[in-house]
Amino acid sequence: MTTGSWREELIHSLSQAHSAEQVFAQTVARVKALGFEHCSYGLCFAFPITQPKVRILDTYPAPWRTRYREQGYVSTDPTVLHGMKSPMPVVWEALSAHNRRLWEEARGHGLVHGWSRASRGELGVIGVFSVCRDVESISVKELDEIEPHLVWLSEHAHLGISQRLMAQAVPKKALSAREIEVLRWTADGKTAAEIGAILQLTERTVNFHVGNATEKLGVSNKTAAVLRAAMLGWLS
Amino acid sequence: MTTGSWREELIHSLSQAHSAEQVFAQTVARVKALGFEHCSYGLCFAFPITQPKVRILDTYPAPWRTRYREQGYVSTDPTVLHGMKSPMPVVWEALSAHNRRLWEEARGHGLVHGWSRASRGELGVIGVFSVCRDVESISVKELDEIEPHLVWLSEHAHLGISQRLMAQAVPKKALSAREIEVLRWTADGKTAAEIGAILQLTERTVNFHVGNATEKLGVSNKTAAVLRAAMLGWLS
DNA sequence: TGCGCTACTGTCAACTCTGACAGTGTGCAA
DNA sequence: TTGCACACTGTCAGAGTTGACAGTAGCGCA
Repeated sequence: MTTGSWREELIHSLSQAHSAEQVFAQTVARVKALGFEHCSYGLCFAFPITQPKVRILDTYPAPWRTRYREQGYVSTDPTVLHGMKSPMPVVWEALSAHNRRLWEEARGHGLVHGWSRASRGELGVIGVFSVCRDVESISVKELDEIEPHLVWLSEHAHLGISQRLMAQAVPKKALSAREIEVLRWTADGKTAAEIGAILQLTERTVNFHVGNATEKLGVSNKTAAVLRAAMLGWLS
Repeated sequence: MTTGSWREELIHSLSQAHSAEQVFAQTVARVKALGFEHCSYGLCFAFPITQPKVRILDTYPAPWRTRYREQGYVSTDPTVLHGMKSPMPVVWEALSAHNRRLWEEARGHGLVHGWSRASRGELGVIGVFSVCRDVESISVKELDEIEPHLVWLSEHAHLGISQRLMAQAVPKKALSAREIEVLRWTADGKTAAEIGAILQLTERTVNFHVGNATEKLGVSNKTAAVLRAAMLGWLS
């Protein structure tokens, strides 16, 4: 690739990456070119709902990384909390009022001036992308220049990383067209008998399809099946 | 606002907008500054699942707009289909192989060289943002310069417009902490009896909370309630 | 042609949810 | 202190789901 286009080169190298770590490494290189020392990408995976899983990739100093994990900071980190609510970018300064202790500690590790943004994907996945540096705060003028690039980058990093990490969570078998149709009506709160009337099927047959879908999705009942299928984007 | 920052000015004017149309108008101004004649934003709203609603805002010539609606092009439009699958930007040329008839007709109305990108939000909302122009194709070099800006803009337009259009779809009453807790376990496929054991409640009480949540969410049963709550982001 | 996948239907028992009745107690805010 | 929202429990009938049995039929592919 010698197109001279940073975009095409980056897209190409991201698509070539075999692992999430490789995607992250490519991302880090670009982050440095944009003027930041550190970068992190935290992925919050919604299933199971009652026990969401978290995976973090970052370039932070090891002591901070350990501290962050051991203290369970992920559940009180203002950048994460903001990201759960909104996909809008934030400069860390704007969040400094929340959880001062965490900010002070981070500062002690050279994580001072930062910027974060969350992306949403399928399966209720949320990825929080952050960049930061020690000296020189992020000016409005600088944001004018680089924020669009950071947003672009965060989207690409998110897609590249989340797809690779989520691959295992996608059911092996796809749902049949009929199963999807039945689940769609089920998602709207229709009973098997009602769906039977709509689709000209026996109530029995509707339940049969729901049962098969439930099994394929690896869940224990209709409710979980509909949610899973919807989160996978299989009902739209 | 006389900060001289295009970003702050735009964010400010978007936040001041009272209606989705005003947000769109602000967006169009920025699109023109980035070198495009036309702009469109199509919002696909997932509820009810079996009858998704579509709302389109655009600057296209009226004849094309009418044609598009009457022919139901929204369900075959390659930019929309791409957007349903991926949040990655596309240049229209890359999609020219699909649905040639639509592209030819669009060309006849001056919609020739375009770029699209989809954003996802809560409630299964997908917003497809497109910009286009008549003459001068979009070069790789131009994309290097403006694509990040277009991505940034599409995200902001999406948030501003979708929030305003969706406001009515958000239930009036919030769920109580207990209701959310019960729904979360339900989402993982647990039965009322199991949840009772987990939360130290009677099966009866679990069903009571589910019933109240179902009513607040304006749906007809547990399955629809869980899906709705999850799509609203109320379970995470 | 046979295999596998999908769609479809049947019965039946056990389990689960829904919605109606009715009631207690707590805490907060006007 | 009155009222309201919330959490909680009870019974009961009827509606709905789940999972096991068992079976027919069509389609595409090797």
